[in-house]
Amino acid sequence: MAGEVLQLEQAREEFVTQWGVMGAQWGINRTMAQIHALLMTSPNAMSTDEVMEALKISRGNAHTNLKELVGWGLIRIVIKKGERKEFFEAEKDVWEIFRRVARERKRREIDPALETLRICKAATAEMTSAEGRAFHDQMNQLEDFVSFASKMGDRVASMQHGKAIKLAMKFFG
Amino acid sequence: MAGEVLQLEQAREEFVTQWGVMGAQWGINRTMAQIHALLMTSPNAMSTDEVMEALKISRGNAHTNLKELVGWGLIRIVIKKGERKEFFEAEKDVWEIFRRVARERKRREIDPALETLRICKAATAEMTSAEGRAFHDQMNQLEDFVSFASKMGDRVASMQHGKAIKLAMKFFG
DNA sequence: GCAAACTTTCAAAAAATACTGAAAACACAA
DNA sequence: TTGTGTTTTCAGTATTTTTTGAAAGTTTGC
Repeated sequence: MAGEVLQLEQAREEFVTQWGVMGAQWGINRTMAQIHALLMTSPNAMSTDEVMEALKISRGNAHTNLKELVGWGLIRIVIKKGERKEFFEAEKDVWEIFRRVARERKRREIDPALETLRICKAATAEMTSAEGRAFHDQMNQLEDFVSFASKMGDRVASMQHGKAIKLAMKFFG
Repeated sequence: MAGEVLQLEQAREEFVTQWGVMGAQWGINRTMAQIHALLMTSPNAMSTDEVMEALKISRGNAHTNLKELVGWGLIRIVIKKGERKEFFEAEKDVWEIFRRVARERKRREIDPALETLRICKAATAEMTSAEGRAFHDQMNQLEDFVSFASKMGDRVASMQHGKAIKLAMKFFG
């Protein structure tokens, strides 16, 4: 098992890099995704300085993104006895990660979109022209769909892992 | 019904603007989302020049994003008799829009992520250290989850609208 | 109180991304 | 084949986003 430590380090680096790329595609800042990947695969909680060192980033950058991750509920602050600085540790359960991302994206993206759709719908509710009615109808369909998806998301996100698995089985069965 | 035309125009503009903001948050370029919103709410197919005029954007920008939308399968090219230029018209059915976005994101984002997870998993499969095994296990859990979600997506996206509604009812019931 | 250890903020710089406009390529009709 | 209408490309520019690094702020122990 000579090079095992090295090999592990490489695999982890690959994972951190790719998770960063993925995050960027999903509209999440690359560094934030990388820190998340780093902490998800860290055997122990890390300090800001350790994160800075591991990813070769500045203090400000590390700080901002760590706090952002805390805001998403994807990592938490850990205080070690006898240490003055904060350490951070990631939620590792994938189902829990999924639930938190889902909840946050709903709050930030789905809900405002719904609001817009409602406004556009209301503004054209009384229209009599064919074009006006077509627009109103389109808004209506979109709103129905998005609000349905939103409820669906709530429902899934509030499930326990075991329950979700069961449901999924039913779905495929 | 004096100001109806004006009011409709305003509602539509609001929708186009907000859809653009939304798209940007989802990692889709703002202009692309705006063109999509514009065409979704257009009573008829539009030419590149009409899109340029409506959104006050350059030809290059309009062209690139129109083609990108065609690539996503969200709009299609329409040829009108007696006209030499291309017109574009959007898919308006929300379920169909959802299916196409889902398929495309899966192809572009989920599949490559899975590939990375598999690589990282394989690279650490034989490790004996606690850290190595913990990492491998984490990759495994992630891969299970993502590939499950991916299959789930396939399944939903291949359903007919009616079938999906039925399933959803069962889900909520 | 002061000093050390640590966190937070933010203006400026760098990097990434999107957009423009004009030129080149293409397609078709005369 | 030449001219006209149209699409495509792309170098340069503008905008947006991210990152840095240093200063300001906070907390704690003595």
